[in-house]
Amino acid sequence: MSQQDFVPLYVRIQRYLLDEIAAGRLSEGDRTPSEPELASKFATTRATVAKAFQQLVYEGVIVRRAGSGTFVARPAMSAPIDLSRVRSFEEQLADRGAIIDYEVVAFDSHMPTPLEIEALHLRKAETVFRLDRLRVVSGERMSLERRVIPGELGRRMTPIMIRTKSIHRILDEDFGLPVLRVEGSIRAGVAKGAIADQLAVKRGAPVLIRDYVLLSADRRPLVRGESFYREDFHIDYVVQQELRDR
Amino acid sequence: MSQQDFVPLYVRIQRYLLDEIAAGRLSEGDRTPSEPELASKFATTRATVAKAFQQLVYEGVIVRRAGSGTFVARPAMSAPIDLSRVRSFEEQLADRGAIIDYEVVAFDSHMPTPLEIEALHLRKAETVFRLDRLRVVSGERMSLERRVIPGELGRRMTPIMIRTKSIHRILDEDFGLPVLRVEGSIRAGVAKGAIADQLAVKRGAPVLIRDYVLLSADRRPLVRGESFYREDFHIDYVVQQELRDR
DNA sequence: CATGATTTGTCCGTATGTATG
DNA sequence: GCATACATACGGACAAATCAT
Repeated sequence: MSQQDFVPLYVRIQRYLLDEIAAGRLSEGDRTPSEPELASKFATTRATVAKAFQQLVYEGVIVRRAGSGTFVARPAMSAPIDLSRVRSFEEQLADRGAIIDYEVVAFDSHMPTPLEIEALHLRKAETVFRLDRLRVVSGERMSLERRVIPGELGRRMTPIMIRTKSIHRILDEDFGLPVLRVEGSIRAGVAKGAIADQLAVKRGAPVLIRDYVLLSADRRPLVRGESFYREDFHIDYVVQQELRDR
Repeated sequence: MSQQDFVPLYVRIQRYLLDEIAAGRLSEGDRTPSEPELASKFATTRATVAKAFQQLVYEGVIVRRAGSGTFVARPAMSAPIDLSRVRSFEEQLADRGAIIDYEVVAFDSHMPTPLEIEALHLRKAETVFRLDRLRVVSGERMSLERRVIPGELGRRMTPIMIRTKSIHRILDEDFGLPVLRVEGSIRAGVAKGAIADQLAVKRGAPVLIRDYVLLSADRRPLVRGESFYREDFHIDYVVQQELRDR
């Protein structure tokens, strides 16, 4: 409380724009007010408006074209894999103002398959939990995630946790087990049966499938997951060579 | 190519800093010159230096602390495998003993689309080359790659190069332009028309689609690509968090 | 096709506030 | 307290890209 809750003007301008988008008054492809218009509206200068815009460009919210204007970018149907940090894509989307809901499809326990024993380094007799959730971003079904969780951890998950938080956050905040490493694999496949139904796509529609294991600091596998993404979803990534040494 | 060699001052400042880091004169944790110092060095104002810094902050190259200074951030990612290093898929496969051949489907020039101008930062009148190749791994058609190459580079590519080498290797070995950064996006789609034929899969079969831009050391876009992979192909990745201080 | 209005891109110079050591 | 460094903001200027007329 020692600090005043001062909000920089350029942040207030960003919030104004994000609100306009969230409220639907600005949609994909629409032109935003110009720099002079916003400068006048907020009683400031173009430089400040430009700064507000610049960050939103970096976050992929808007695109700008000289001589033309500033436009709302396509909706955030993407999950950046920022290889410099292990963050769940929920966090990354939340940074951009998206609203994420979960719809729990199944949460129960069973005996692990040999594949699951291998992936999670389980003892044979240890039961595991299965958690199937639909991830809904800003009202749209985006993906179906299937998780296999060791009994030890699964027993401690409450209904509230699994309805509201990403697995990353549950592991970190509730269990004190931050995810330090993700090993995964991405491939294409077709939606069939239950998966097609739950994603609300036609059977035979293409889906992006991501298999992964979340690992803790000591390289212990924490959770195995399989996520199915609709065709209109994409995963963004950046790979960069180290500049140092050499 | 003479008229428009203008490089914004803030970009030149960024390149200066990136060079200092690449050359090892600045390492992880080192303090960079301050805003006034750089402003003086480049005969500009603090505002311009601040803008140069701001983008590097967003890209994770530096961190800034008010009252303290600007510091070189920890190396972005330490992922030991796969995507964390900038290698082409060819190299990764070759490591495992696979034999890679290319079958050139098309190599011609055309005027760039607006999308290509945007992605490659082209001038409008500059023609670009299109290179379509099938990647054949151990006798099996694995993927179709479509590349868009600025005329300047495309004109220097010989038939032998494009029949035998990955784009990464051509850029590095033949043009002295190593790829230091890849920005891409992965999604699922269906094979249709020419793509299905060339991949030798049924129309409607799922394919993995990867869009990307290869960038050089100074962040200039070199090549834009779109690759289509058959259903049985998968992309492995590892993301790992650095353990360091905080 | 030319031209002017609009819009963003870049840059200058100045000023004040806040955090750090 | 003090100097240094970054954070935010003001106001003005010209250039380049775009688009409607």
